[in-house]
Amino acid sequence: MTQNAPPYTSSLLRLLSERGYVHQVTDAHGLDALAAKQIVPGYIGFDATAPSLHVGSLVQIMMLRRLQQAGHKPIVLMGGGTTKVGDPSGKDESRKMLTSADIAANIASIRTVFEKLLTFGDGPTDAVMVDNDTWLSALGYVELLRTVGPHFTINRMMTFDSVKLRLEREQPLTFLEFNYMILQAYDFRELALTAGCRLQMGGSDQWGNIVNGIELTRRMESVEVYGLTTPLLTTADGAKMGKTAAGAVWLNEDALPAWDFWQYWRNVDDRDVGRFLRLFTDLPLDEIARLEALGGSEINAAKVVLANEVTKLVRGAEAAAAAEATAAATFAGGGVGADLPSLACPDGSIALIDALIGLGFAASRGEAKRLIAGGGARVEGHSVTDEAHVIAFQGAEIRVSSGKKKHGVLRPA
RNA sequence: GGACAGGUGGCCGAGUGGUUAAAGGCAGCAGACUGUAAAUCUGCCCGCGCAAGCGUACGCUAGUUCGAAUCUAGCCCUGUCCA
Repeated sequence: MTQNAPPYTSSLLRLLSERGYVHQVTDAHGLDALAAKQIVPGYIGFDATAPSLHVGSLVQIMMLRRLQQAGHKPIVLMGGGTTKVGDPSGKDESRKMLTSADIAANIASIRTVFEKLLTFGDGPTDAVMVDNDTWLSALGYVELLRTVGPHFTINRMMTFDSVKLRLEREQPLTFLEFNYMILQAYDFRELALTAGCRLQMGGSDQWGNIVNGIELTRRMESVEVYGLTTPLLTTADGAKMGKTAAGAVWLNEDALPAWDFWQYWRNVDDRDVGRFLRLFTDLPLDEIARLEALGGSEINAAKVVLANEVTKLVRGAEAAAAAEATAAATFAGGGVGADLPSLACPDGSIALIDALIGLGFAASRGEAKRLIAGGGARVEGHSVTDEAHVIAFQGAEIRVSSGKKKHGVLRPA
């Protein structure tokens, strides 16, 4: 639930708060006043560990979009430098060291998504993308200690939740992690100095880092800067956003086809529809209120709107339209849509098992058989329980499905 | 460097010589019910095989044994404490 909105005067804070982006602000009224009288350059940091960001980062990206919509300047900070060190917090994953080339390629790939959602350029409110590697790798350790070190007291660092939590739980906190917050703080100070940046935003887990940056900037440069965090975004059933059977919901087209991306939004929990519409689409609030109020099965219309709008923003209007058309044809009409995964079969017949594997519905023959045995495999919408079933076809496309939601097409080669 | 604890399937977590492809939970997939939702109930959930079965798997390596996730030794890694 969003808290009752304070009476903000700036369009920025009004926009952010009424759309549900605001969790905590360091100095809401100070920021409000600043945003009302000048262009506020604000930044959010992103990881460069993979060639694509996923849905979990979309709130942050959208927040930069809102910043720009409200007439301010978004700065996309890519963590090229911090990625080199390797973020130690995700300790479940074996941290493979990325080469500089990998990181550069990742950043280039991620940038394509930002270009859809933000307007880049040289103008006063145009977005820019920077890489903290630029300044971090130029920094010597001793120099870092001398510049930044005096402004951090261990006493204070110990009071941060991220640190406290680890200590209380007797979980290890490495020295590297302890330094990580210093590097993050340094980013803010650097951007404040070189780009006039006055605001850092991020997920609620970044609160401590953001506050550190604010503190450091004030101490070193005597500049007042602000921080704002979004609520931790989970789906209504409590899971972290962005996971599906196939893995993460990636924002880049080459990491996840538009059809699957669209389906992700089409299938969100009823309870999430309004919240997601506010966060992830540009629809006017009264329109969203109307959609959100739909009851029973009518809420499905709102989900289609959600899927269309988000896909349009992230993947383009064409992809959204194609996905919707495919959905209409596939689910309502019982036919096939152009966007479905397809498999070309050379000689006019194929074993059902192979078709399921070829379409990516089963990872192994055993899995395909289990699917068939469980009644989940369908040909032309009819459940087939014979494991040895062979599909023969002449000329026409044949629809093969796994369950009621995952559909694919067989095409004669 | 020393003492202790521990490393089990995507995750958590039982299992201390055969009955263990490994309890249970979570996640996932499918079926029923629905609205391409949620909740609930049911089935499935290492690979190959129509099947009998075969292969692979309990940190790594080498042993003991008819037989090891379970015992022994060495090594690697993680945690706690001491130096």
